[in-house]
Amino acid sequence: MSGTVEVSEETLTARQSHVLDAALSLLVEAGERFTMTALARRASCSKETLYKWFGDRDGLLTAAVQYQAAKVRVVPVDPAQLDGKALRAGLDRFATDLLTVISGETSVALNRLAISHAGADRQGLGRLVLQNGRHAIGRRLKPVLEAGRAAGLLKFADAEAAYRTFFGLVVRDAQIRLLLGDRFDTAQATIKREAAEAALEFLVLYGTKRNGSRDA
Amino acid sequence: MSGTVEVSEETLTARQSHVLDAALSLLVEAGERFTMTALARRASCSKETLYKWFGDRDGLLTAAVQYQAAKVRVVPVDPAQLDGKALRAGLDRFATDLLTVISGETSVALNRLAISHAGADRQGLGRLVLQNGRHAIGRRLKPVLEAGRAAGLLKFADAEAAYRTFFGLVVRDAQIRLLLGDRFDTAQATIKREAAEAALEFLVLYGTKRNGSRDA
DNA sequence: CATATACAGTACCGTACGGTACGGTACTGG
DNA sequence: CCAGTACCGTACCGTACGGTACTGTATATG
Repeated sequence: MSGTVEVSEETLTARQSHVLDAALSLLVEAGERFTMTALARRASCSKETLYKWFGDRDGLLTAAVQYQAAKVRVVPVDPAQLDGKALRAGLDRFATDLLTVISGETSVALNRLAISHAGADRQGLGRLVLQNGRHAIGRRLKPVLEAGRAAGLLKFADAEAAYRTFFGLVVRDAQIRLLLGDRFDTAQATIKREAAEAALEFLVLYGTKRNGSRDA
Repeated sequence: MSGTVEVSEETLTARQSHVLDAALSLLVEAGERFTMTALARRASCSKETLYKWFGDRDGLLTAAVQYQAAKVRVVPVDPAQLDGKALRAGLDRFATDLLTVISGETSVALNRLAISHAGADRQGLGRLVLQNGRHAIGRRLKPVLEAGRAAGLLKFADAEAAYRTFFGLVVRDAQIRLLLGDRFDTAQATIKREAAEAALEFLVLYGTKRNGSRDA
């Protein structure tokens, strides 16, 4: 292997970041018709440079996914002293973040790309997307869930299973519909409302007596 | 337009059905690398015949999706007199069917295909898949939900919203993980167990006092 | 100034694939 | 026996795209 750029923090020059930004925007616009020539034209660079930096098409796409993942670092919720109100607010925040990311056009484009690749036996991108999407959120949410359990606010056996249910309650059919091209309301206000509903439902299922799960 | 076969019931000859079966199996195996030449070879027919019957590549893929959809007709649940036990059994059945279909390799391949198309502005396949997957199940489930409400077993304002929650509880992250190439346990026993859990959770959220929502 | 590096721009190559054309074969109806 | 139809198999065409090579230019370094 040669010339494959590592996308960990500041190993990218400004020029390379610009190229990856162009790649992401082109991916959003052109989707499946993303082409190396089109990217070179959009980013005003030569194809030869692209191949020198990223090795091949897959290397470039992988770098673009990692680059995007590095951009959506979110502030974590501190699992320190947790009362019912803070737990509910935290779940609310996680649900909102999850829905917001999922309904972003960049996320949709990248998931489509990774899914196409998974259909051709090259599931490296799929793993990457899963790792930086669903699993990344799970890694941040589970400590919160466990803190909630330690504080006697939540009741569950397996944090992973609890997270899967949380994911289902929040995302429902939104992601698959977006991926399939269905257009529906993704305004921030709607997301806020649905996220709050999902958090409440999660508390009904997994909360103990003394949490804020009184319905409105 | 010319030569575009209608895939409604018995308008297909045995030969054409055989071709579509070959198309589905090839789609499952080759995924993105599905090719008209490969299909012609596998189905032992000429490309010219494929184009005469189905118009073009998209027409053939559309016919394949419709053909598959026509194959998975499932027996409906009668919304007639419904007690708590029957409702729970019905939800159980729907959840099991949904998970079983979603985790089938044909469904995965077809969803991947439709998602790829949606990324290229051709969302006809996406609509079709949505219509025959998620929406078809919704159309069959909603009467059951409404019958449950009429019998005082369920409580909800909007059947569509209730269905979305049901969908989320049942599917959770399973579909997106499968689409992205993640391998995990999809044995029928596991599906049965998770479907039962989901049905129970749905009853906790939407059931009234006098249903079978006592947890084990 | 000489040399090297980095890159844009572009021409080019090989190949894969959608779609078409055509020759050959089997079967059907008159 | 002949005409028509339906079809297979395969050769073929045009094009799009991944990847490479080459040329020209700007900047840096000694």
